[in-house]
Amino acid sequence: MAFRIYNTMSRTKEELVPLDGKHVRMYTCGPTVYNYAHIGNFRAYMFEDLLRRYIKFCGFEVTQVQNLTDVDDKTIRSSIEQGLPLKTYTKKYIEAFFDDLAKLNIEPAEHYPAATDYIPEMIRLIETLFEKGYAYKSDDGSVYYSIDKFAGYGKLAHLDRDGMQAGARVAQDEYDKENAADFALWKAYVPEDGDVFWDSPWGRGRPGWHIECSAMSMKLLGESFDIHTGGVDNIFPHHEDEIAQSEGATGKPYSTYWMHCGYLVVDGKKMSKSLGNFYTLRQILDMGYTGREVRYELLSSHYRQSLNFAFKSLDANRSALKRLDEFYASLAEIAGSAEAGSLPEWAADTRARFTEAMDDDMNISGAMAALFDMVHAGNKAMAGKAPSAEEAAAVQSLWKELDSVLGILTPEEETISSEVTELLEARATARAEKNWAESDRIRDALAELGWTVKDTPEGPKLRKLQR
RNA sequence: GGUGCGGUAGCCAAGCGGUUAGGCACUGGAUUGCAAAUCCAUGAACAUCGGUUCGAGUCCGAUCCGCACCUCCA
Repeated sequence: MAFRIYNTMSRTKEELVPLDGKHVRMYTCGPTVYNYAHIGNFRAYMFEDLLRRYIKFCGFEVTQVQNLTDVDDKTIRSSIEQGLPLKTYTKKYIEAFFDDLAKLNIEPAEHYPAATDYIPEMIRLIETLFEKGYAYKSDDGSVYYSIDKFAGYGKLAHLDRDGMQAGARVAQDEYDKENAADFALWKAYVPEDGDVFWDSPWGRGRPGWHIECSAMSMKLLGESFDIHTGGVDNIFPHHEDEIAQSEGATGKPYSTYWMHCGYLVVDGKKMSKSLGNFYTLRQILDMGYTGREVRYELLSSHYRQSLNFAFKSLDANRSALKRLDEFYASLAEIAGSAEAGSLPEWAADTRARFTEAMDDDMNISGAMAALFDMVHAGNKAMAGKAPSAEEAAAVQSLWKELDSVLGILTPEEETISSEVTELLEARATARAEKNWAESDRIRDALAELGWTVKDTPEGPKLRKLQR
């Protein structure tokens, strides 16, 4: 009955109880807009989309914030390489990001703050951290956070500070930090930054990465809010550092729940350009796959599981979606414009099974099984004694309700051209004359145009071919 | 070294103490002019070795294998 989610902080499933009654406030780490996002990124955004949709399905109101990191090493470096002002450079990728979200049928968040629009808030937050003794300035003008001052440091990642081994990626020459693990709140200006800098009480520079999320989340959602999400790789250091900054500054709990999705891997390996297994969404769409098929792929594995991306799966998804579309089309034919009545027996427990699975930390596999079981039972029913129009309409409305969570059940719009209609009529004539050769030729011609025709006892029916 | 996540039928993927998960693919049949769709039928599984239990993919222990993270990657 209650929605239970896995909280990385406690490492257990907990019931979602918002701080503010029926209103859930969530912060979802967004993209760094220096390039087109890859499908691994979208795995995270898909998980967040499913989460917000299901929260709404449960009857909560949602306010979601997703940040756009438009200033960091990569955006600065690439914009300078291309001789473009930072804002001009990032604008292109911000627009591409929104296009991609739309392709995947991801619902827009309520707020998309860009880091460069919140510099004053970040500076104020750093000032507070100075006042409370968490921040210190180094010789080069950068400002760091002293993790030794924050007792709770490591509570999210469950890192034992003594066990933290200096990894290969820790620059050995950062001698001006008090502790090698301290992280930058403000980075002093260096010539490589070009004209990207802001004035601050500590001199010219730019914000560190982590401070952006602390400042923007608390500005838009309040000092304490409900859910904070990201990929597992964000647990440490990013989210750990956000907690240190935010709770250090306010003395209040930051986010109640922390949710992290697993990695998307390709061929069992983390995507990387050097392995040649790196794909942007656009590349995949250019290969002829639809956003809907990709959505299905990203959706249909449990979010905390690592997801092995394979084109073979996309092909399988096409068949599965076709089955769903086929069912829904049959349903629509029976329903006509009837008012929804009561559900037929074969659909009666679907919603409960779906909800029960989703309530359990979004067990999407169980939810999909409930859906497919209904499709099977419904097909069986329709093959025999058909449901009434009112019953079919009731299933339609259930279908739409489930799709408010899944976002994959509504087929793309089909408009039939006059050319197709004429071919269909010509074929009907040929069939009446038992001219099978001509009939088959026309069927092939229709396939060329992207339509498959099925001969049923009620006459020929058209279905849009995928791709 | 530390911290996580995994290894389930041809492929993907739930279940985590006791009656068929589900999807894709495959096989036989019904239906069809042939198809398509659909239905019916059929098969196939829990990495290895021990242990607990009336009963274990499901709990415990050991082993093997894979992946990821350990300072700015979702």
